[in-house]
Amino acid sequence: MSMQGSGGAGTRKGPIRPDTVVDAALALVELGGLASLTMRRLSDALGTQPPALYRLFRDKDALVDAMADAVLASALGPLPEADWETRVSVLAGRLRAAMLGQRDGARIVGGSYTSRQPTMALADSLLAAMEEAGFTGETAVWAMTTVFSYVLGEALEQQGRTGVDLEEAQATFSTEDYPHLARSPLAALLDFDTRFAFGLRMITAGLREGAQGFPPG
Amino acid sequence: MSMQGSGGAGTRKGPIRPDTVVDAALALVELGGLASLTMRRLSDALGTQPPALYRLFRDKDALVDAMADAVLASALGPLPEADWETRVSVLAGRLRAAMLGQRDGARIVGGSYTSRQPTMALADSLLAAMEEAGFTGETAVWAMTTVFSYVLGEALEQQGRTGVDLEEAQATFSTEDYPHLARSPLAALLDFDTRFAFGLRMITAGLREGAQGFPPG
DNA sequence: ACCTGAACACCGTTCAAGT
DNA sequence: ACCTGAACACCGTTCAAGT
Repeated sequence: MSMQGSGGAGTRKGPIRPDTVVDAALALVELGGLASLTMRRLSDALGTQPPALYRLFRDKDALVDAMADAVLASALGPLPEADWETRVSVLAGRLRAAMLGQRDGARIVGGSYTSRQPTMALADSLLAAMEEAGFTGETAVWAMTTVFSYVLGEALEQQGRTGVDLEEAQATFSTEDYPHLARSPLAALLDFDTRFAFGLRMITAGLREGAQGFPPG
Repeated sequence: MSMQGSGGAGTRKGPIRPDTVVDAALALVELGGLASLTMRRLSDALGTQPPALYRLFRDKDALVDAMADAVLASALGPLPEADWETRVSVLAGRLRAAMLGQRDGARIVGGSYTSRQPTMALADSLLAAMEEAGFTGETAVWAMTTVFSYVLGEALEQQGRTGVDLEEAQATFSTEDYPHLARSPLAALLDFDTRFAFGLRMITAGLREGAQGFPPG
């Protein structure tokens, strides 16, 4: 009589597979956030014991790396035949959507220091676009990372802010100390889609110019 | 006979102050990384007991928020009288330097969701520059966040990568699957200073154009 | 080969009690 | 007012043992 854990995972046939564990882990994060992910809760959800997970992943960090891979995988797919600016926008949008599609997705991806398959595929596509834009060698690599870093930063900010603290923040600061801030429409900070579209547009515009020779200034 | 903790903090006169705790916490992170920061180790380093910290900070997250403030504070200072592009570069450079100046600084700042004083001051200065560039209303706010997100993303990447995995990564992928990546000088990824200067230049160039009217395309 | 039981050395946080 | 002692309910990880 083998009791399945109280986590309510269905009966398994055969050994646990890494994919099953990763999916269950992402589901736990979706429910309770990254901080709520523990090896014990995860093994419970899978109807097994913690040591069973350590046969598949060296430690918790290795599991999170695999989770990052899974998140990024959803950003892959065939690219439309289009000019480089369009392709960069599509790739950046997909990368963002992949991270936003999973609770704490940006933190999962950003905290993962390994360069695995989906990252490679995305990087290669971005690199191709940058080369078509006119960048070569180091500058193509840097143009690629500029987009990566921006997208990651934006996704992190979006998944971080609650929106509640914004109003109390605007109430907190004195108009004299921060005159520009006080006069600004801070609600625009929460219009994440337009905000991202704007930033991405600025970056592609800069790249368009920069491709004509760096450093330009 | 009151034993001071084995952590070796000097004798205190009067109650513990928040600043002392924040400084000690940042020192612990500097030594062992953010993951090594625990309330118990921290109280030990301060020669006290964990509950003493909870009288100063609601919980560990509140402490990390205060640490983020301290990290960002080092980015403040008088700005040179110069054109907006120079000022944006100086502000972005300082923000970056502040985060890089502390081990795991980007993670500390990026994981902090409160908008406190130093963030406000930085935002106000950036906003002023963006208004001088020609942006108004929402677009000025978005131009500011574009720079913020990029700088945060870059700092995160720099403090994440070890540099060791880069070579094994390039060995891993097949030349056929990722042709552009295989042909690229990936060592450029680790030239973080030039990489940052490049990206920042692309962004300011894009903003210069974008200020002439968004959306431009 | 794959998993369980049990333990080790920790955590964050709280509560009563001391001075 | 400020801190200590002691405990609660957890952690990640390992190791021996089971089948």
